[in-house]
Amino acid sequence: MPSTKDKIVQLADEHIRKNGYNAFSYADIAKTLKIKNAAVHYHFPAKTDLAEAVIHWHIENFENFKERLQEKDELLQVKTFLNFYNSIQLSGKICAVGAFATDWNSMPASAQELVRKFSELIINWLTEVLEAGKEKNLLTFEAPARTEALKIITNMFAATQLARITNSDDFAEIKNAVIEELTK
Amino acid sequence: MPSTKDKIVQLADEHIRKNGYNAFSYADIAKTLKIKNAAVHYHFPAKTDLAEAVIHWHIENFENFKERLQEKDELLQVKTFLNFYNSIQLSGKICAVGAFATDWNSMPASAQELVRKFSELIINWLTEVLEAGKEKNLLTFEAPARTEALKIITNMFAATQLARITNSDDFAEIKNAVIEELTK
DNA sequence: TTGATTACTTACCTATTGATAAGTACCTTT
DNA sequence: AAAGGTACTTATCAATAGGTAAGTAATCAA
Repeated sequence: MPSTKDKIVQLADEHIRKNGYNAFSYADIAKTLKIKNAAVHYHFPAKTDLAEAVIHWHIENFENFKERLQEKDELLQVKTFLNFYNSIQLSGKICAVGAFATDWNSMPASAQELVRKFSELIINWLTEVLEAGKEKNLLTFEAPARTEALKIITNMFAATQLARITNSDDFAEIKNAVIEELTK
Repeated sequence: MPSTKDKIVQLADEHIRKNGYNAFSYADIAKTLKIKNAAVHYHFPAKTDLAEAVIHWHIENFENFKERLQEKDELLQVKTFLNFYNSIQLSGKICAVGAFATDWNSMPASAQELVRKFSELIINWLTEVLEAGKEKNLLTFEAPARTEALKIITNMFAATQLARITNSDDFAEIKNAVIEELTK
């Protein structure tokens, strides 16, 4: 079973992606875990330390995600990537990058650097997948691969946010259109 | 010159789109305007009243935007729309919808309803412009007009957020790709 | 000229925020 | 058995949050 420290990171991540970085407090986490406020500070002295741990967790998670998909063909890789965002949307969360982007100016440089690293990780991965997929004639697109990656990523980022608001099947609509365009 | 009330709304909008809804306080606004905290409460009793005023302002603004563009051809309308987001990005802000989406769960239903109305306003407008543009052979795209509108809007929403992080010319890249795709 | 209305200020309040210092109970290691 | 580390709790704090009640100065309408 997970350590208290891990549970704190998990809970913080959920809070950040459901309510935003500035909308959650140590008290929220302490209450849920039935520990005291100071216990959370024991593991993460400052709130930004907790934020950094959350981003670290996302980076590790994405590295695993990459590795797991390594052997699959590029179309499946992209589809899995899109499905990942689909599950984010279904759980009422938004993408971590989007959550931190909104609260960007209340984050210290060290945390910003990590978010930047995480974003580049995603962008670079998708760029490479698209490039390889095009070479094998599995995927079609006309813009440079990085630009195409940016388009798809921004589609997913904002779609999870928009889905919260419009409350319709806009997300699925966007997702399907992305796949259709890449395979036409 | 603008009334204190208008100035408060303007400042709140800037704060919300630069730092997020939960990251600004009445004290911030009072300090900048050199009035007292209670004076802000006089105009907007609760923080959500201020949030609602901000969204109202955006709705009115967009209605004016629509009207001003009414006579222009559809390609120019879309280009102006994209340039609008370009200026948002340049000023270090993000789209209002994105800002409120992140803090969605800390907003009362009345404010959520307004954000929803604002979002639909944008989506419906762009859908109609795309449809008309296609009919006149000014614009090309394959998905249904609303889906294409959603794709472009999510591109713009998230691009302003991503631009904050990657700090590169990703925004311009995305914007140009959108136009190129619509005109090829 | 009085009375109301508008746009504030002064003065306060309670709750919560992120944070710290000091203590405690329980393992380990030596 | 002693010493040290780990994972907490207890107790406390200053700062800030959003918010209110009561007062005031200026304008305006009857």
